[in-house]
Amino acid sequence: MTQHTLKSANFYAADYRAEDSVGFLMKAVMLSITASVNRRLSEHGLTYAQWGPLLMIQQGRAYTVAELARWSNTDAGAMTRLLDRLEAKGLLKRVRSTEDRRVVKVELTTAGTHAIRDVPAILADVLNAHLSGFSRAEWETMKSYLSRMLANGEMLRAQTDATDSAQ
Amino acid sequence: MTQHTLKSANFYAADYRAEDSVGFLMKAVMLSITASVNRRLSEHGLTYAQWGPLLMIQQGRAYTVAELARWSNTDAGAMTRLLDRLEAKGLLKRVRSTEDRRVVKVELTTAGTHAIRDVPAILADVLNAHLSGFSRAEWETMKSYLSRMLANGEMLRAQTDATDSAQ
DNA sequence: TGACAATAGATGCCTAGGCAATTACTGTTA
DNA sequence: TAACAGTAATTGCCTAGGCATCTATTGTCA
Repeated sequence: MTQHTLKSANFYAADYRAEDSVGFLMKAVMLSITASVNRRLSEHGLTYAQWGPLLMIQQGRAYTVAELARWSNTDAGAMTRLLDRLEAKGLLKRVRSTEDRRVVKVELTTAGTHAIRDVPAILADVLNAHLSGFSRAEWETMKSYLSRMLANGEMLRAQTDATDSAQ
Repeated sequence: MTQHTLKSANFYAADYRAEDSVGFLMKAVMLSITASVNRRLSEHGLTYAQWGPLLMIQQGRAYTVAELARWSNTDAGAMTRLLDRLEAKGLLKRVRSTEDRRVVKVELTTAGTHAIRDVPAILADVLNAHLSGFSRAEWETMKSYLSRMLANGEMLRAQTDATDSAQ
């Protein structure tokens, strides 16, 4: 079996200190973004975790629990309960599919459509504010770095899986 | 009052789509890092949220609930409960301070010292793997981008606070 | 057709964070 | 010293995610 691996970087060692870490910095940036979005969303009765599924439904990009879970990078169990809370708020309703009776289709109510309306603009605002002073080139570079890290992570987990199952 | 603000970037608008977003990408990268760290830590009986406080204590950089909460970017309530779980596992013990009886000092037990021993190397491994193919200059650029986003976020929240209290 | 694997969703049990009290203690000031 | 504001930790109530398990349903294949 040929493993296409890439040599790890050598930036960190056992004298690891949080404040030099890209992970630590990235977590802080994410917290800053979520805090700002949360503050703006709370006026609309939504939490940070809730706008994702609503937006996906509104944009017509996901309809079922499984699809929504995949987009939100979470599992079906967590999504079931998130949808419970949104349904209790009257923002969406579940409809059992007639073609495949295992599947539940999720639809926005009028209240749900109204609640999600301003969200894309809010997200855009918060991201733009966090990118103040960035040139378009820097923004593109940032995204490419993140994509590369993501690809490295997938490779890492693929290797670990292979090692795990090999022993 | 003079507000030193920086003009927001203009990369995102109301037609926001998740997959172009630095926020979406960053969340995915963080999930990849935490998943890899979690997998390695589980052999040591630790979760992702738990190594932070233990490491801070071990490195002699934080001793009280409040200090640990600040480092972990969380609040004292959450930290209290996290320490409850760690204490239940026998990894640390709480000692009421004699100088200031409001304060609880947290100390590692021998089991705690043992549990944290390999963690810095694991964190370094996972981060290095996610940075495969990065030059040192790219790594530095990445960190500077994140620092700038963090500073922008602080400025944004300072403005919002000012606006909130002004009305 | 009948057995079986695969899939979708839901549920129970755990860890975990945010926010608002509450309790205990300290420092300050009248 | 007595009242008071401020601080440290805890607790209750909420949302939220991960993992294992369960049920209902579908598709496949002997």
